[in-house]
Amino acid sequence: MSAKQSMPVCEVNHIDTEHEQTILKSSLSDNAAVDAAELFSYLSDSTRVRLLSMLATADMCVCEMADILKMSQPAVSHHLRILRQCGIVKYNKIGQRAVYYLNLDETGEIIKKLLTIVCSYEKE
Amino acid sequence: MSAKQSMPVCEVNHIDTEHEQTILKSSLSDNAAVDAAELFSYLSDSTRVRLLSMLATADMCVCEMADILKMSQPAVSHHLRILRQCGIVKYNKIGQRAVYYLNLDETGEIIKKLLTIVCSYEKE
DNA sequence: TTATTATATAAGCAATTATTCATATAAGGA
DNA sequence: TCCTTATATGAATAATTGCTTATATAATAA
Repeated sequence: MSAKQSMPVCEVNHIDTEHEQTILKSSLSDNAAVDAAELFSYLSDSTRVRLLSMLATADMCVCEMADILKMSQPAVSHHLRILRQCGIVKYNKIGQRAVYYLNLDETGEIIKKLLTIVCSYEKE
Repeated sequence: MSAKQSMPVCEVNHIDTEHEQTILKSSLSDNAAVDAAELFSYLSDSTRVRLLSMLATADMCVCEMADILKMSQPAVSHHLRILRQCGIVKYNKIGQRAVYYLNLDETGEIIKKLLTIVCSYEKE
């Protein structure tokens, strides 16, 4: 919140190349923005938020999650796959069931990343 | 991380109504999950992340943002509208230009909400 | 006044994402 | 063995989202 420039820049021919370079350097790179957006997209669906919220309470198998959310089993499986692919959840096969649980190592990492991104808006 | 139950529940006829009620009570409501997902969806697009990152560095008009991101003016305007509707950004009309800036009051609120959601996975 | 610039917005299209339905696999039970 | 249950996954469809093109508005300059 310190050296923030509030001066608009379209003054001369609406492009000040030097100023734009400064902005580019002090803001997130394209790649970093894509990574950040991807991270947020895991949580941008209410079904996935509820699944994570439920798994924060108890480990559960797919049929119970489908039953609680009143959704079809394949729909729940698809969301779980997204959460599995980014490592937020894992499961143990117990008999016929897949008992899902929060991968606390990975959720810790992701929460750290989220905090880093979110807090980068506060500094500067 | 304390009273977390790791016992699966499909034991009897794969539905234990009482246990499901317990899960429902201790996890996010449907409405809260929709709100949380909506919050995350604002940040689930890399263009919006970059716009916010740029606005954290300097206030800017639309044409400069479009120029830096090498995107069309309407595309940038559309993203800014989403960020405007949820209150993360605002703008001042200065002559012909709309000079956008981070609405620090609202970003502060949103960051608080995000932290509350994210941290709710840690407690319990 | 007319022309130009900066912006917003609406309509249409493309791309992505969520959901359903159908099917495949794997574990248990009869 | 065959049947049932729990799950994953693929294909098709539905819904959502992002971008383009075209147009409208408002401010300014000529």
